[in-house]
Amino acid sequence: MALSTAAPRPFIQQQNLVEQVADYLTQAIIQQHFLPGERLSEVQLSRDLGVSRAPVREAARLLESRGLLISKPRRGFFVRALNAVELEDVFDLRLCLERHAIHRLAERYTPEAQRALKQQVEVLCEAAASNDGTRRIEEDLQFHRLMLHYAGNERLLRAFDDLTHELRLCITLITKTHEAPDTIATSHYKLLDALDSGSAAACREAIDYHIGVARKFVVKGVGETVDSSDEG
Amino acid sequence: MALSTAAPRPFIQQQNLVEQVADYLTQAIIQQHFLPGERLSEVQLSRDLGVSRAPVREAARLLESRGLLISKPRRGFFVRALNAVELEDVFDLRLCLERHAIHRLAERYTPEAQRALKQQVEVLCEAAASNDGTRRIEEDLQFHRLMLHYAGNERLLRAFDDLTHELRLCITLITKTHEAPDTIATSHYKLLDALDSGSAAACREAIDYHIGVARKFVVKGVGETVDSSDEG
DNA sequence: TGCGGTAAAACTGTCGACAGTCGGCAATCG
DNA sequence: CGATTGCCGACTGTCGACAGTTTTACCGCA
Repeated sequence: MALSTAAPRPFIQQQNLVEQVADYLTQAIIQQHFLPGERLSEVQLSRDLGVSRAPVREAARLLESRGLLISKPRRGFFVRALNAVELEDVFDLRLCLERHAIHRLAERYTPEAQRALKQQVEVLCEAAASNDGTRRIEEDLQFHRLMLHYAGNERLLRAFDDLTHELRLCITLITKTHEAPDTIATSHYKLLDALDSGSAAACREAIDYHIGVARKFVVKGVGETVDSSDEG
Repeated sequence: MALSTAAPRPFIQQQNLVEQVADYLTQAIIQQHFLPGERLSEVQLSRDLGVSRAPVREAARLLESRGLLISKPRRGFFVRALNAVELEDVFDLRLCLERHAIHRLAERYTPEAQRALKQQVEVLCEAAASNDGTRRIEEDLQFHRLMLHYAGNERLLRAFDDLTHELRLCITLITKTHEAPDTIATSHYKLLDALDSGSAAACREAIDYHIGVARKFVVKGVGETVDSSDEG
């Protein structure tokens, strides 16, 4: 309520069916009600959701642009299956974006940003202590989203949001291999300390370490699972 | 039977109307047949193209995800109008991506990549000497796309492609304020030299200068034009 | 002449339907 | 018994139509 500058969380106005269907599909995919590689039938979804095929198709197109679905001509939509290489690429791009963001943020670190980030870390720590793995991930991503937000580049933030959509593809996987609560806390406080110091080198070191740890955890998790989803 | 490994794309599959409509719309927007901020009527487009509204809607959604169109609920689709700030953001993100890309590329600079980039610079120089402004821009972007490609991160390349779609929004503007042919040539050869040197610092300096010059030209061009298209 | 209100026109969101196509299954042939 | 071919079902791509909403045009009134 206190923040008036911008809507940090991506708000969605549930007016049209397309967005409702898109939200439903997103949640279903994230919660693995639809398994990676699974084919989605438009008519089936239409019947289940009680709508016609048009909104379903448009929502599927939307999710395709977000990297959650893949469409094959005349075959329909399939749930995207990220392999280890693609996940490495995702984390590499995330590192690229966040390095840039934290550098920009250090240059324009306002008390407001500092306060918001600090508050979010506290929320994150509380979430990290809970057993809700999904909430831990979401609050973690929300912290990073705030960093990108206060970096002052809307387009950069959009690129990050696009990326997190794909990250959520393996959110159940991440929840299993996520770090310990105290590790999460200290890791994020290091980012705040680096920002407080105003040193570009410290910021870069902090974010590199931070993303590196996350990458290692997730990629390790992917390697452990049977990843026989080969694409053509 | 000899080669069973790769059958990438035997022939065309350009059958679905959505892609055809999307291509048509993209070209029409780039060539400014539809002006920034202009409203696109679905029925009008359907009539003009001789198709129904469904493919038009899906194509419009696609272009919306690429940042060429903006949809307003119950209002329809509008051609995106980039203001100066948004364009600055685009170039800032481009700098972010290309810095990362050239750094990765320097680490894995193969003779094949070197050859391909060199050849593309020659193509670019040829195009720069011509009067076809659009071709100059496209060959320029193609060079950078090659850099991103050989950087070995598919996701990074996709982020760059997303960005170039928006860059093409003001392609006619860029053609007017583009640099002189010899400047383009030397500027790109500097990138090649930096890559040949293998020095990360040299690469960063080269790409920073390169993008910086492009940014200055384009943003200056936007500033000169009367940009009174304010969005709500 | 300017303004407000109302009604018509146009448009988007959504729907059900039809046709062409793809995948799987079974019958047939070697 | 295995491979091939024709057929059938299911599904996607596309279409025209209807309902609700927004825009616009018109008309009466000050």
